[in-house]
Amino acid sequence: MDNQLKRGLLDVCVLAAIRKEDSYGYKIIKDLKPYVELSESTLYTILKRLEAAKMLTVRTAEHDGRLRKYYHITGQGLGRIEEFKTEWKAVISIYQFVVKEDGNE
Amino acid sequence: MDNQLKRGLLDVCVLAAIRKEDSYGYKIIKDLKPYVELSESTLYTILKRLEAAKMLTVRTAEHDGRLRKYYHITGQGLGRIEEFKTEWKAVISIYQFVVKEDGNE
DNA sequence: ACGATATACTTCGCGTTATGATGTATTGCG
DNA sequence: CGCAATACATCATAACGCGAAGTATATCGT
Repeated sequence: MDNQLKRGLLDVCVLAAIRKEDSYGYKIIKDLKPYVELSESTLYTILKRLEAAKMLTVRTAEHDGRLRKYYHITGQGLGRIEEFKTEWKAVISIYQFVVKEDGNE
Repeated sequence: MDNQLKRGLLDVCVLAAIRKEDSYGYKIIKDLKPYVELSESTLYTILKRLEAAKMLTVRTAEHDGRLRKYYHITGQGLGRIEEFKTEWKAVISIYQFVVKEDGNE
């Protein structure tokens, strides 16, 4: 998938991945894999960004003697998803502009 | 509209804007305005990029004593639009992942 | 006649972002 | 014991959108 198309989708994908229940880095990557691939460096960058924006909170917990950082979505995070749904209407209208009248759809 | 969401959309929007007939900078911005706003600096950057990628060709012509650069889409440019349509299927599946099961759609 | 606005294109620098490379550390399997 | 998987972190890089500023001409109102 095109590199650029991902942008604007990734943040909201990560939020969606932790929406139902708290999750952690490695699991998020695996859960998102069917939809979108992202590297570890990309994910941890996104998580930091979302944390700074208060869209999620972090909690460190031990699991099998290993530390895990569990991420929990906040109200603002949920709000971001709602906002995304609104923006999506504009995206659809752009899509329709691009595919219309091209003579071979 | 979110800055990041535009990426991956803008290139293909510009190609779509010159698809039916050759166009020039100012007109492209006006034609795209109902769908997506972009500044002149953004557009001319994109046009240069698309030209370098051979997705369009440029021709300078005089109009009312002023110079205009007319952009013409190439086969590769049209191919990019087709590619975009394919990528769109992945985008839709991402969108559905994001909006599903959020308890308040 | 003159200033404002629209047309038209260009360049520079900045901030945001995705990613590969690299590193650290533990668990579990063959 | 070695190797893959789990788990998180940092750094440098390149791409990209955009505001700001500049240049130049046409048009329109007063």
